[in-house]
Amino acid sequence: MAPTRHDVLTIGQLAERSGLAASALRYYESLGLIHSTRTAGNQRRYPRSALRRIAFVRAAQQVGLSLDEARAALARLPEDRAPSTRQWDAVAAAWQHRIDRQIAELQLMRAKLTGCIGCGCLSLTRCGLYNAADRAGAAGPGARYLLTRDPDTGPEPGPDPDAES
Amino acid sequence: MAPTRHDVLTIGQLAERSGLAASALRYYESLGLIHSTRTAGNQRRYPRSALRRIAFVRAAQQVGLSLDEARAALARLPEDRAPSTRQWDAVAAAWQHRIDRQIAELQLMRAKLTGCIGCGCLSLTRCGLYNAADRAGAAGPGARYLLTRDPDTGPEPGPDPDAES
DNA sequence: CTCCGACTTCAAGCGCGCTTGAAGTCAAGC
DNA sequence: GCTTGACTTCAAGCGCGCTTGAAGTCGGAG
Repeated sequence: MAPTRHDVLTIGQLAERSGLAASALRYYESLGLIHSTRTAGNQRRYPRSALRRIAFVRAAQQVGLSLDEARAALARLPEDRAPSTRQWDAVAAAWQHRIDRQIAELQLMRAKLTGCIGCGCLSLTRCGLYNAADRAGAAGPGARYLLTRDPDTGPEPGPDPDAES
Repeated sequence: MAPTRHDVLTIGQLAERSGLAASALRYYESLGLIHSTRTAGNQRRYPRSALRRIAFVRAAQQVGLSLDEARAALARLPEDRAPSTRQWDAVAAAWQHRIDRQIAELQLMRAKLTGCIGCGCLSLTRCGLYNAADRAGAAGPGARYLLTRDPDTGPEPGPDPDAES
């Protein structure tokens, strides 16, 4: 097994083991997410740690980070070794907050859906779903969904702005 | 208030009330998400029900649907009236399943992160996070994360494939 | 030696969800 | 009448995360 050393990987091997296309790996490398050395013939050779970095990036994506954010997070971990418990703690804690927020948002959405089953309306001024999609998002975070009469609605001349066609 | 009837909206009014840019509304209309009539001067006039449809679309996006999927879902609801409880039930039930799956995935991710805090490793063969990002996703849904030795690892010659640099 | 497949670079393209810009029209106020 | 601003269409552009294609090189087998 002379030249096929198992401590470095060709891009093809890395692609197979990571489940990513070779083109994606080159793209990741161009973004600085992973790094390689070159052979005499200019071919990439990846350290096995690239697998860990890729795993990290994919996990980051699942948490909702962009590749650029992943790169930033990755920069705070050691290049070629597994992170220490301390280092990992910091990252994991940040991610957990993200995940918790995402879960909370989904649960809120779920609750609003359930409410809408009850009212069956998507009513302009009363329905949580409506207001969520309307301007609540643009107005920043926080639980202001309930009973948020939107500003435009105030000076409305008609009897009930909710009385649609 | 002669020509400014409040039962139809100009694109500017709809933009302001929906929080979307006028260009986005034209885009939505080009996709068939909303519909308008035209004035004698070829300007769009939207029924108030467009607001509900937009709300629906934005909610659909939050649930993770593409605009095309939103259009498909929207096609199953009445064009100009609020949906009946039955109709809304069907949609809401489908969305709830989606949301529940998303929540479950996030919670799984969260659990794996917590596990990694314990092990601090991102170990190649043992770490759930690693395997999650590795091939578990490509292998379809289901809880196969734990103890999934990946196939490539089997015939490995070295002592421990996890022993990186 | 040839052959072949895996590799190289670089530019361009794609899909999604829009935005931007150019060039023109409409409609209300003065 | 003129000005102004909101509207119109159409094509092109953008940001992200890649993929595809062309044209060329490397490297191991026969």
